[in-house]
Amino acid sequence: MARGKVQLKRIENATSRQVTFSKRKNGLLKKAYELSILCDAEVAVIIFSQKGTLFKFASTDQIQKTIDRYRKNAKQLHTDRIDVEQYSKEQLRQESANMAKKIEIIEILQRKLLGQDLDSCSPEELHDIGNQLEISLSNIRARKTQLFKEQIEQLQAKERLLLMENARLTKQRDAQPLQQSTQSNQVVSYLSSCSKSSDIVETDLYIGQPQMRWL
Amino acid sequence: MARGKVQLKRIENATSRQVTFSKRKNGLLKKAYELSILCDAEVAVIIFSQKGTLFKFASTDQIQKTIDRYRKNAKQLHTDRIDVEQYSKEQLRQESANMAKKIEIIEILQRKLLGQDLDSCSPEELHDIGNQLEISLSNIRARKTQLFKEQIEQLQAKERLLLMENARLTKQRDAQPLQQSTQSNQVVSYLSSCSKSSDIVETDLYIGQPQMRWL
DNA sequence: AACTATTTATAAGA
DNA sequence: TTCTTATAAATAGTT
Repeated sequence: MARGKVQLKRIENATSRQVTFSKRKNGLLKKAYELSILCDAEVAVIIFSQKGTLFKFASTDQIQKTIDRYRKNAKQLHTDRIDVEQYSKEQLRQESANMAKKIEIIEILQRKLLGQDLDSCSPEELHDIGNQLEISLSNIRARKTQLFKEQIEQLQAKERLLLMENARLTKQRDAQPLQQSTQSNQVVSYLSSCSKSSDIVETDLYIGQPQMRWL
Repeated sequence: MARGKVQLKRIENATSRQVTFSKRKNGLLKKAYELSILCDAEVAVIIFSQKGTLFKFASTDQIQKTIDRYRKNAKQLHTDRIDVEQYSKEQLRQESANMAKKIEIIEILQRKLLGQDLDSCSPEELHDIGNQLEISLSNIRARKTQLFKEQIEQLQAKERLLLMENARLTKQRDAQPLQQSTQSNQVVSYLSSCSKSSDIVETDLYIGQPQMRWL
């Protein structure tokens, strides 16, 4: 597939054949791995070189699992106990070890997603995890934010109502001959400055759709 | 590998995943075939799609031949490691089953923490996951929540101030011979009901350490 | 399914 | 075996 097309037939030169085998074997295993990850498929590959050397790939802990699944599927044979009997103790032990390792790896990520052990994260990883969590939470956060906003609007409505009442009472009072009359204006002044700061905070709290640069 | 690099991770979009699976599955089987021909190797590939559909390739007439050859080879590799016979096969099997179950459970959770497959969540589970994610993000959220709270407190302080001013003005007015005098009380009544509902919302938004009954 | 712009894989050579 | 490079293949995103 490079520097010239190749005929689909056995490569006669033994050295070339060996080299090509090595390269293509790696390519095949890589492709199998990618397929299993990208498409969440269960894949098993078994390769014997001409010399009889074994190479394999399995997306599951144990290639045997996929083989068994194949046998059940293909031959419609499922005497589970018999299938299980084919595992040697050593295979079982190996499987346990693989699974333990897998559990360990997955639990490390899990802990990070749960906000634990963040010390061990690189800044980038921390950022990525943070982004992911933001995405996961966007619905929940939007709902809670809405509650806050409603409460603020309620309070602002009350504020307007009170200001109106305040103004009305001031007017009523001024309509009468009275003493002290400056305090009311101070209150109004204080309130208008509060309204301004409240607008700023609200803008800052806007929640939008975060970017997913690692997905 | 075209029109853009692809991240080596599960493709989230189900349609894309299916399309890619189909394409890459064919590619993998073709590569396996070419390897077996070009290099005279014995190759077997077993693929299960996510739906469970089986696809396979075997360079021999019977894939079982390759599988059997693999079995023999694997057994030989393992026979030289006869050690601790403390566990019975049954115990090991049980252990493996437990681990497999654990992996399955943890992977399901993992996916949900990543905000995927949320359709399968009950509302309660959704709530619990949301709570956990909240904890993970508590630093960021706490800061934003703090801003809201400050704004609310500011407004509540204004409310108290206005109520006091309102009462003072009412008192001043009542100290004079006056007409209409009921509207002020209506305002106070409305405000006290508002304060009550505001307390409820605030309680709901409290961020604490939720129980993890789903772990 | 077909079409391409790109990325990958890899045959040949060093 | 490994690296390099020209070229063939595979394939991701689009239509």
